[in-house]
Amino acid sequence: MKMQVHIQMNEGLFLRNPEGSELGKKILKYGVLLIHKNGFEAFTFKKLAEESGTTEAGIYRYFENKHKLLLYLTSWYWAWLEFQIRFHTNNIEKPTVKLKKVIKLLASTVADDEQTNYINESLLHQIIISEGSKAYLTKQVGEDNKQEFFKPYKDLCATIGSIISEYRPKYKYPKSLASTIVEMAHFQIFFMNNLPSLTDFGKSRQEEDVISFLNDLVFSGLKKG
Amino acid sequence: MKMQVHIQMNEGLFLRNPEGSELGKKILKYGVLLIHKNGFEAFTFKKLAEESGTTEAGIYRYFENKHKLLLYLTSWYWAWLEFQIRFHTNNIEKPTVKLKKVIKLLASTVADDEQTNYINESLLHQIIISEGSKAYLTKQVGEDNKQEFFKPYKDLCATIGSIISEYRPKYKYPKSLASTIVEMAHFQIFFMNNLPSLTDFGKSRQEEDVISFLNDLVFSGLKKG
DNA sequence: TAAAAAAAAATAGTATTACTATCTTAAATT
DNA sequence: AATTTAAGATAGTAATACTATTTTTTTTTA
Repeated sequence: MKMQVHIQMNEGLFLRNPEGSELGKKILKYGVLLIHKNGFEAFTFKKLAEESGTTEAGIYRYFENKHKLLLYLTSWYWAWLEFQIRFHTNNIEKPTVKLKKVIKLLASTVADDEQTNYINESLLHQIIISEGSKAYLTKQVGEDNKQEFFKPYKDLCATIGSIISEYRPKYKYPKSLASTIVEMAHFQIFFMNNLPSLTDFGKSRQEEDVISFLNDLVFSGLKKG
Repeated sequence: MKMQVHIQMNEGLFLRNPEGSELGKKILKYGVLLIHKNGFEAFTFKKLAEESGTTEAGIYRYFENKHKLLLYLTSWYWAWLEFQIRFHTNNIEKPTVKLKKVIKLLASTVADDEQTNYINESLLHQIIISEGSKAYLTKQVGEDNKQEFFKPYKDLCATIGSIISEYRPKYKYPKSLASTIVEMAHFQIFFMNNLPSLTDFGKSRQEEDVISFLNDLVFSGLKKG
């Protein structure tokens, strides 16, 4: 049995729902491929149009600009990851075990899960690592936030924050620790691969080391009191 | 007595040394002002030229492109901050006290120190918070790193990493913790001001809270073992 | 000091990007 | 079958990111 989990996207992110047509799905697919290949700065709608077999105007009917497409893809990823987390931590009692599972899911290479053939989750994970912060590090962050474009990201952090509070109710900074874990799961991987001297994983270059670091950070940091 | 601390910049960052002419200094000054005002994406050499009283080509004689200018400014900031840290932790014996001082310097609003009248350190600090990561979150990070453009940042993290090791020699992740502190000193401030639900400082919006969080993270995290 | 060389600055231009407006064709509705 | 409606292609524009060329200024040196 093949079950399809559908992610409900914020309608403000697109002009026309890309999931509703073949061209739309191609735009998502090649959007991921091209941003991954060229980086977000060098990514243009013209290149995307060529790959998707349409014209620039064809893309503009779906997305207002490339920033909206990035917001769409990052939102999609965070919502997808939150589902993964809920699924994999379901029926787990102990917050310790849950937290460890979350950290593992955050920092592990994603296996393309075949559920959505127009989005390659593995490439998208790598995009999140190197381009994800650019979704909010802008002058329009306030407006974008008003339109709830960061809701999936905030929801994910809230979920993780709750597990932290469950684990240690008196801890004063569950939300900040949650966002720290999420950001560092990505930044430490980026540093490990690109600026290794900023990490302690330069030789091995293993995700497991990043996971160990984050576990240590969380569980030593919360052990007392 | 007014002493001038000169920061030696990597020559690969510029085509012509901006500190060597009046126009060059204006470019740095208005570069900071405009990036702060409009954000890095909306910042163009044309606007910078108008403010600086020259033409686009005038700017191109100093910097190859705006990415190089961002690298210049971030490098300058990290080198400046490292000096501040060395100065303020000088003669402090205890690594605990040193670390706390470092965290405070990282997360505190910078007072424009008047030493360099062409660079507003306070605005530059804010630029680092919202644009700093864009200096390395690029496809060219490897090449830029080969040319040592991130040396000041890596040096700063190494300095902090050493203090951590001094404090707790057996700790396995001094470098990763150092880069985590540096990044989070900025990200938590950004989140506090723009996406407050990702932090526990939403109501107060005080840098002191970020400092407390980081102290807690470091000192509870390292207390045991 | 005048001519030559070098450096700095201004002018003009191009390719690409980001986006708009319009026109054509196809699909859906009445 | 006529009429909306929507989808898609074509053509165009303003701005951006550069480059190339020419002019002016400064410096060097004969």
